Amino acid sequence: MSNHGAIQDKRIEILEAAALIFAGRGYAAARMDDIAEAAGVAKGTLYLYFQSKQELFVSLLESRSEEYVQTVTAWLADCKTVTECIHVLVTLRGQFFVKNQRLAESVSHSVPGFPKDLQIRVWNIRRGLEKPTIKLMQRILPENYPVEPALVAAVVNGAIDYSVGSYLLDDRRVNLEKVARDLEFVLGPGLQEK
Amino acid sequence: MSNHGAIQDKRIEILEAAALIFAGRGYAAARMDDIAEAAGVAKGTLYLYFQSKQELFVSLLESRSEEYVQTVTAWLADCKTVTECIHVLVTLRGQFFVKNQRLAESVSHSVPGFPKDLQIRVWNIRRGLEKPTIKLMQRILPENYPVEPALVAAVVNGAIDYSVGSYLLDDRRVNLEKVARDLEFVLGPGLQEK
Amino acid sequence: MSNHGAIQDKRIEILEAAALIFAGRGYAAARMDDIAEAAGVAKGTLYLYFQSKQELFVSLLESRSEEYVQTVTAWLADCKTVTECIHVLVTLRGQFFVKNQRLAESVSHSVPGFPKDLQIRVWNIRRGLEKPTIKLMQRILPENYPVEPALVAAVVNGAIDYSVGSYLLDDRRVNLEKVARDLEFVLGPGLQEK
Amino acid sequence: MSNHGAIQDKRIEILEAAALIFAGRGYAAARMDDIAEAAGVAKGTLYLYFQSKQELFVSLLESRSEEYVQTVTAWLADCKTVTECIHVLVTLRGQFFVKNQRLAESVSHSVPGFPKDLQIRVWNIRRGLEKPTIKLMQRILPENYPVEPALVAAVVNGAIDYSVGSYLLDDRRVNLEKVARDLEFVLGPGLQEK
DNA sequence: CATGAATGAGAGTTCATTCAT
DNA sequence: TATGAATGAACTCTCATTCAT
Repeated sequence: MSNHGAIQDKRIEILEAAALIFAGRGYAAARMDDIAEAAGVAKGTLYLYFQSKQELFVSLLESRSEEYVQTVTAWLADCKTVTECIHVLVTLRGQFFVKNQRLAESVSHSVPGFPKDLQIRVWNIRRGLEKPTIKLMQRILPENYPVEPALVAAVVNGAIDYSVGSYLLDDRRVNLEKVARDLEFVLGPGLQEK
Repeated sequence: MSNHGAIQDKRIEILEAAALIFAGRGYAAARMDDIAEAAGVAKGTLYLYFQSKQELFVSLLESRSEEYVQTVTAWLADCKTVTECIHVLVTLRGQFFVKNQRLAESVSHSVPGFPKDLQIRVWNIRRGLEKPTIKLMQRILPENYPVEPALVAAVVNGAIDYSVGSYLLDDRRVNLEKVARDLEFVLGPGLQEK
Repeated sequence: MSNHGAIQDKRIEILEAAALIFAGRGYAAARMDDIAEAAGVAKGTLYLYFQSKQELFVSLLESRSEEYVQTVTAWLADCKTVTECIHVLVTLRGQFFVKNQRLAESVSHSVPGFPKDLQIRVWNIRRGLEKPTIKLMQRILPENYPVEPALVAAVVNGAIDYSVGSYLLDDRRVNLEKVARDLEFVLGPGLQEK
Repeated sequence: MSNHGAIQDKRIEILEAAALIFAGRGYAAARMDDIAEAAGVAKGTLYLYFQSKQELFVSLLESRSEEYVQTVTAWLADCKTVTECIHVLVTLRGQFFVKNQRLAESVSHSVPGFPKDLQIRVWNIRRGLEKPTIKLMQRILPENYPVEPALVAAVVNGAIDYSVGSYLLDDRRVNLEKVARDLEFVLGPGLQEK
């Protein structure tokens, strides 16, 4: 029997610890020592599972976004009306944003200095986070809707993230139910079939 | 005659150089040596005008956002219809985003690890960037509009930034005219008086 | 088996190297690079054993003074007459002064600019170096001796250090035997029981 | 008429300011900016009067020790008995030590790294500070006194400095009268003619 | 697989000194 | 003489990475 499972377990433990540390202090201020301690392993062990601090960071982003994409894709498959869909999107993407706020921030701060291959992986992550929304727009918008689905998706995602962010900026607790209703009111009319 | 002007000039030269370097490599990867070289001054000179790298960074953010806020406030004062206003907002905020992409990403996020006083300055910058849009919404939305102006502003700003960002992410040239028309089409209906 | 011993060894090696460098150039002119090179370790290694240059310096003072205090305390316990005691004191304190001339000068003075906690440690070192002499004076001076033992100790220690220092100032080799005899002659009469 | 006097005045003002700063923070932590500000002149002006920070420091030591030497020489010329002489010495040298404690400390810390010519000047200062005491001992000790006057002087000076220092170490106010009486009691018997 | 002591390049910052005005 | 903005060498300290055990 292979110990593949055990290896995966430790990998995941490290990622969890890394999430904690990165979210707490941001990428630059996070030290590998701290991550190792939080994960309960020695510093050298980190390098058995990840090539570098940068690679660990990108891997974490990938793991979190994968999780999100899977969940949101599954939920969106079931929803019928535009209203319902916006509700699902706001709720799930909002949760993701709340949970990973600092990670998302760190991306823009730190990635510019990363090597090309990691930059591409980050690019794919960003793209991946947009995809479920784009697919949704392709499904619900009328054939002759004059705006590209990708741009509509950008509009909707931007609206969600900034709405949630406006709460977080003031350290107010986010009421996703209310945000969903508000966004339905603002965005709904522009997205409905005529 | 005082040399106040000359001092301001050099301060601005340094800020320009810093913008170049920070935008090119991100905050963490930017080295004070590089900024000094780009500004054509010695490293030590940077510290005559700014207390630290962090303070230089925040000062840069402040300078750029002030510029934006003044311009956009002036333009919005003159526009009448919702359509026109959205057009102005998209154009100016879009320009700002294109020009300061990397910096804007930094602004729209807190800067973990910075000392308290600088964090507050960043918080004020972020708040400041929202203000013109909020004021606009207070002006153009009907009395009984059921969503807070601040949240509508977040929606609109998010929509703009992400729309522009979706072009930049793919390294495509941004057509702000087109973005403006698209956003008017998507957001317009939800913002019109009933 | 623990590697406690090995760790202590390296700590001591670093202290020896630091003693060499500090004594050679004085605290301010001593560079951490030099100490590292003298100790045969990398610069970063110094910081595994000591928190800062200042802390390394104070630790060195502590280690040297501890050594001295233990030795002198043991020897003084056995001596009987005033003459004998002065002889022991001059010999041991003189040796200490010769060996640690530069350090001793530092010890006998506060270290302006150091953080509070390190200042306190230095203060304790200075106090510690006086203690054996004070205890001795308490033992050998008559009950009704009109001068405080602490001040008599200061007199004796000052006399010893300056006597030895007067040789070192001229780069003459110190003859501790002779210094002891001379000090017995000068100080003896004033310390004898009446 | 030459402006020699005015030049001397500014030189002295700078020395006074330097004394303040050096005494307050120690040599290494004292910055030329601070000295310039305290003296009420521009930084560059310091270099019109002194070649370097090191040279300024040594000049200050010289000026202070000259003052002391002149005063003590004058006073000692008049005193007759050993008791009286010790009293004068303790008072004047004690005052000097109290006033210049920090400067004296700084010497041992900083001078090791100074260039040769300044080291020699410091050496001369140290020697100069001993001279009045040595001359005194040559005068008052009997012809056949078996200890060199220079060493007796070292003993006496060490005793004075450490006695005063033992007060300062504890931040107690020094009572020079009492110290003088105590030292007369301890040192007197060994110095009297037989 | 796991460890953690050791490494050393590289960072931000300081400050004595200079020199054009 | 006097200035003070500018310099840049030199410093301490950090921390991602390695490798002998």
